[in-house]
Amino acid sequence: MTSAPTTPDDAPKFRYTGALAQEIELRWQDRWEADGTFETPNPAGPLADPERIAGRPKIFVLDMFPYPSGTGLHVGHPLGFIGTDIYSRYKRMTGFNVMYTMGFDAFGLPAEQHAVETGQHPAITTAANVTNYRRQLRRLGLSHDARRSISTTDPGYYRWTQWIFLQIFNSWYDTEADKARPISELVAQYESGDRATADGRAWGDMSAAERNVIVEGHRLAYVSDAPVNWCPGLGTVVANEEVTADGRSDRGNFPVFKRNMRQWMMRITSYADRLIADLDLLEWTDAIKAMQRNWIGRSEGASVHFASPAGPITVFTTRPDTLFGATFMVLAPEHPLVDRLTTPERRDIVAQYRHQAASKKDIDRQDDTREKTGVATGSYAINPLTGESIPIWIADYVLMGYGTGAIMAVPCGDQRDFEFARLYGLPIPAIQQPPDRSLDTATWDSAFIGDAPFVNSSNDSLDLNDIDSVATAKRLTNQWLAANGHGEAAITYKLRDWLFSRQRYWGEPFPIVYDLDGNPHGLPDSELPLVLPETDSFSPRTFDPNDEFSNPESPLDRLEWWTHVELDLGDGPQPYRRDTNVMPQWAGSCWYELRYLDPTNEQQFVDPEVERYWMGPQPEGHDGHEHPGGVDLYVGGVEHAVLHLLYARFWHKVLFDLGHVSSKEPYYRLFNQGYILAAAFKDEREIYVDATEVVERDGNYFHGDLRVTREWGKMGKSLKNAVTPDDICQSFGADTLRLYEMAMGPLDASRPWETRDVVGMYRFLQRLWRNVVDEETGELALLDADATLDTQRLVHRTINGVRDDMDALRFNTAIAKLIELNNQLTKLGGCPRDIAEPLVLMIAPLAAHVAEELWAKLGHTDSVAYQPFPTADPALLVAETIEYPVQINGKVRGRVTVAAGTEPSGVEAAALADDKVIASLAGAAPKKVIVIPGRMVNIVA
RNA sequence: GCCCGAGUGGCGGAAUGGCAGACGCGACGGACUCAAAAUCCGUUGUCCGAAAGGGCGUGUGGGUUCGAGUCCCACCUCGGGCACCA
Repeated sequence: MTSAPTTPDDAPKFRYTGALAQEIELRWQDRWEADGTFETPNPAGPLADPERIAGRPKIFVLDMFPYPSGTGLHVGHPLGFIGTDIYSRYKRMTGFNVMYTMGFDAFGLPAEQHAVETGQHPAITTAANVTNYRRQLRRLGLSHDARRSISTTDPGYYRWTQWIFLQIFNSWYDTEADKARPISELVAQYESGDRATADGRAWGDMSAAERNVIVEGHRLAYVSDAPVNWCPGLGTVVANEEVTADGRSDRGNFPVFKRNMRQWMMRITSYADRLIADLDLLEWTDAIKAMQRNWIGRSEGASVHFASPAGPITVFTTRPDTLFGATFMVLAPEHPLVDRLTTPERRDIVAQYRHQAASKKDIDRQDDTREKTGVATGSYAINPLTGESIPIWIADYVLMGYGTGAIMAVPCGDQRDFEFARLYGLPIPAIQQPPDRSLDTATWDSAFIGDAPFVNSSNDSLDLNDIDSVATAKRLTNQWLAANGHGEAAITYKLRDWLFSRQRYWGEPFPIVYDLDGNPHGLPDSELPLVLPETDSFSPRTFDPNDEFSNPESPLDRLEWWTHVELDLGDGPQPYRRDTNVMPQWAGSCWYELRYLDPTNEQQFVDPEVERYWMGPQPEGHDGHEHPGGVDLYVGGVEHAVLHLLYARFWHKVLFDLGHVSSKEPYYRLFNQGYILAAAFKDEREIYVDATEVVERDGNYFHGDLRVTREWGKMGKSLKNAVTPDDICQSFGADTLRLYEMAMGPLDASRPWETRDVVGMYRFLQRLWRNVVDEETGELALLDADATLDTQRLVHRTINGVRDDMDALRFNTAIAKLIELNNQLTKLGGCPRDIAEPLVLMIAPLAAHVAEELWAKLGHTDSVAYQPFPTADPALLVAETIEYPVQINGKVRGRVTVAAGTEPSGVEAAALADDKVIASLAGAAPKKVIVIPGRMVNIVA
């Protein structure tokens, strides 16, 4: 199915076939490598070449780097890579110094799993996979600077991942300065008394242990008890996605328990507001920005304290203005105060409900239409505004993980509370007078949410009645709450701190040791990199799958020789124990773009001068917007819209606050490429069959004699529909593959792969080749004349259009314009000699190899890579005559051709004089004639 | 449910509010060939018509406009994200 059209034995010797394309491509790839064609100069350091930088603007083009899997690339993977390559090549030809390379995100679970299964060390399989990926990417002709390629698993790389971790560990967030600062400055503030301690005691009066608690409590990377999914059967903590609906592990089907565990956390929540606010600086799509805002989930409201028999219960509400209507309170079943609030006679029913809620939680989560359930605790709280006793219930629609795990229920103003009150016969007093509704809520069929005058909303010191603005009522209520000690304005986020440790082997070891008292200490720089120790047992220790209270033991725990060390951290040699967790796979991808800039620097993670040059704020950004610095174009899949892009922004902001980088944001302009989908076929047993063996007959699909059904999905092994770039390169050449992937549609749209269609781009290159080269001799064969004015005009219109398309990443329409030009040349019987160079230069970013070959045939010895991209002559962009379509009442009825520059009155006269127009008007007098200069004429009859 | 996107020929897709369907695939016809493949030339939205020509056409219904695939309102369908978020 992937084979090229067969080439007959008697075909011209120099026809552009798959075989010739391959020969050309491999030759030029070797040449580029030998000449270092795509090596990008830095302003300083070992890769410096000031001469090649002078006078050239810079641009940093970045792909989301891949995880090098064992199965290699399929044609869906390089869609974005081809796009960035074309853009990079175009930018080089328009005078830019282009940063463009590729690294590998090579730590992670699949390599570890593979190692567990095969016994082969993940370092070995990873190295083999990286080698294979590099080979496949090179075969596509990507113009990477290979010297800058890194793998997150190189000790020379993760040394700096560990260093950045220590920067974060040694920092705290100063909420007044609104930035991270070194923890030593916090200690200095406490020591000098500039900063008061929580209990007002002098720093010097505290014990070392007490001071430690305060310092550890401020670090941006800290150890804490965090709720995790503990899977004793696997011996690891698993992510939410890896837990099935019935609370078992995806892998192995073992029970998973929610419990607290000591874990490394990152205080990303300190940056929540800046992560939202700085989205405004970025050229990202609104969709991605919305996803990030959504994920951070900021809500403004108030904390309100309700007195209860178990002490104050704090709730978070976005509608403090409705507090007069709070007639009951609901706690999450897991809320820690539930035991103390439950009265003896309610004990059994509450226990039963809590048990129920705990066991079926995850399945029912999916079901938002389900009826509300809940039980009363038997206790009452006091509504601080009304002084009334209100019952305290528990219900599973209140979540422990959001806000405070408790809500005040305002049934007239919240739909869930409304339904709950209806169900359990709780009172629903109206506190607003909605338009078109009576105050008798028995007549309501839903809660009322919106602006409307408040009623029944006053006490001795607060009167909201007749206020018709929610915002005003909120403000007044918040003031009252604060003044009376019942609460304060508050902001809540959905974003949680980032759980940063994994009980696994194939990751970056933490550069942390613990002293005998269990206090963590960062390793000094001289101890970095802390190399991942060699071992041949990669699996974490597993436990009885049902032993909920077992404790994780990572593979590193077993390496006694490694975990116990003696170090001098300033007070003489002392025994320490190493941290045995590793970092999550996200860590390495949080800063890789910075290492590309200065990949071999052993003194710093990046030379500040080099960093400023590539990442610093720019005078002008995309489309004339402000450019706050960062990568100029970042291309990758939308699947990283939240986690990677949020974590990387967070790390970058810490580095910015500490003065290590010059840009506030790592990725200025983000472009999400679409996916390549592919047909997958299932037989009657619902089992996928090899897509390459399926044939279509009369709109039905058959695998052998069996009828199969078609569906569309991401390309991959599991759907048995993967097509490899190696096959396509072999059959048609990489240039055809590049063109096909780009011509399929806009880069940001997903589209189905059709091997059948690839031949279209192959034919295009074949015709292009034939227009310039004699297929029999392989010699240059241009028309023996210069282009006519008409052809010149077409060429210059094409130049103009292709430039616009390239700038806007519209490679599909750029290709269409080039095909159109080439088709015109085919009609002429070949390429006029003065058109050949612009033609080859325009095709060069797209079909890089064939362009190099043709460029050489045109007599040039230099690579086409740095030749100036053609510039359109404005004089040739305007035509001598213009054909105007003439519409009558919006329908085209005729055409007139007039000289360019004819005044509208002249165009109108010509239109009204046209035979067809006269016939169509049939004597009717035009009421109005609209002439759009250069466009068209519309006659209103 | 909420938040983003998108609906155009047989298929992938083009179209600063100004000639809908560029370009490619497929299909059909022709050239070359003993024949086929490859290659080349031509036709190809749909309906009526021998043709000239005409009617209808961008998910549905309304609106703005001289003019709407494009802008506005309502709805339908599909894709993505979040979801009992207080």
